[in-house]
Amino acid sequence: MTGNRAQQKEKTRRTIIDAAFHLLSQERSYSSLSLREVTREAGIAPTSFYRHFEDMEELGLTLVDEGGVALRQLMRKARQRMREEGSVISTSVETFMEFIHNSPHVFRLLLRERTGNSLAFRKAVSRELQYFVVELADYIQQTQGYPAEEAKVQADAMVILVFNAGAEALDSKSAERKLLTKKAVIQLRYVARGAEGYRKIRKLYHADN
Amino acid sequence: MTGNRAQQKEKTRRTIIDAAFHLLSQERSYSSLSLREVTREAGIAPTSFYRHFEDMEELGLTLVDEGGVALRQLMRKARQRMREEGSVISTSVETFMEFIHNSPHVFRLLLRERTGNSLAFRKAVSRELQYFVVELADYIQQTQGYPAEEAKVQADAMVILVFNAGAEALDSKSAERKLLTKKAVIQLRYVARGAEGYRKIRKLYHADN
DNA sequence: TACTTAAGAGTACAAGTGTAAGCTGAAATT
DNA sequence: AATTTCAGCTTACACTTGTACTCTTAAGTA
Repeated sequence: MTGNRAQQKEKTRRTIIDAAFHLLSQERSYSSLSLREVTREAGIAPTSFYRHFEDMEELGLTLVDEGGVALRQLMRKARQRMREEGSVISTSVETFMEFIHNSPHVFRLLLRERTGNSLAFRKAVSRELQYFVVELADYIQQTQGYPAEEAKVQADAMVILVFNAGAEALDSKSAERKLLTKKAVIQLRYVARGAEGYRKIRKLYHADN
Repeated sequence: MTGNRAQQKEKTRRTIIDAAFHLLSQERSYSSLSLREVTREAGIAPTSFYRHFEDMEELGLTLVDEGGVALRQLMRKARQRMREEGSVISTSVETFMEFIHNSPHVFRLLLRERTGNSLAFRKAVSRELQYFVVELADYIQQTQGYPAEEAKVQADAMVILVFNAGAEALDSKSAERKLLTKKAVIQLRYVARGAEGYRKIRKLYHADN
């Protein structure tokens, strides 16, 4: 049967990816994984790894990509909820916190590699975060009518604050997570309201446009 | 001569610490350093390492401590400048950015280990950052008269934003660094003004206190 | 001066690493 | 049916790693 072989190969590839994800934990970052460990976990011979990836870096970037996809799916979900429930900030933060709770490996990967050794990794994660920033900036620009530049700065601050709250929430229990969520919501409101304040001032000075 | 031996030992200890700092770079995080690498760089035998530190973790925590000291010195400098120049936010951010520019290893160490593998490291860095948060919260509380809780949330947001701006600035050229400084300053102003907005609302509702 | 202490070096070893080279057998192609 | 392709395996090698053990030698002590 044609394609049977390719199918099997794809399956093994998935096994490797899943094995790598599975090995990530509180005390194991991706950069601390060895090729042999991953293949051991995947149940294949060390040298077979090379049939699927050039090296560990390539596998790692694949993981980051997959993490990014998961994150963007999440964003879609948040948008949907926003339409249903109204409150933009709190639904966004809550959705994000749920994600971290449900897929800690994925978030941890992005979190660690964002400031990790490899430039390629840092760039990849930074790119994923930029998706958020741009999308949020668009939203702010359209619904609140901010100029693009201002909306971007505002969105950037918000994404950083949520991401950091997520990082803190990673290793904490449900009660503490709720507190962190609350804190993040307040912080985002500060940013939103602060930006608004500056917009009003500007309007006062340039009342003609 | 009494104390000569201890003196020599201290000197070697310093050599080890300096060697470790020296090995940190864009592509080498502390957790990726081996004991042998450090001793090689320090010019001592691998096994001599144990005369000074229990293991690599102990050395690492020492580095984090030293980084913290440097950071607190910086804070003192910022306070001094604030008195001279007035503008709290922009002087703070600028001082911080100068620090990152002048001691990138130290900042990189804190940045990476903040989200690293070792819980001990994460806690140590988090503690260093809390010094900033608490001190800044005190300042806000005293000069602007916010309640402690609110000042803390505000300070927390500000420290996160500055720290993240620093992270971005680490690998960037002077021109880009200026832009990042500007962005961070705006973001902090958003937070400050946003917090103020909420305080006014609260006062409106609880006009009796 | 004789004795003790301890920093630092040297040797050695088991355990892990990445990856080159070559083999096997089933799937795909001719 | 004969041939080619290629995913996965085995073996092998040259390294690096942390650290236990032992020795040396100069400083400190009695």
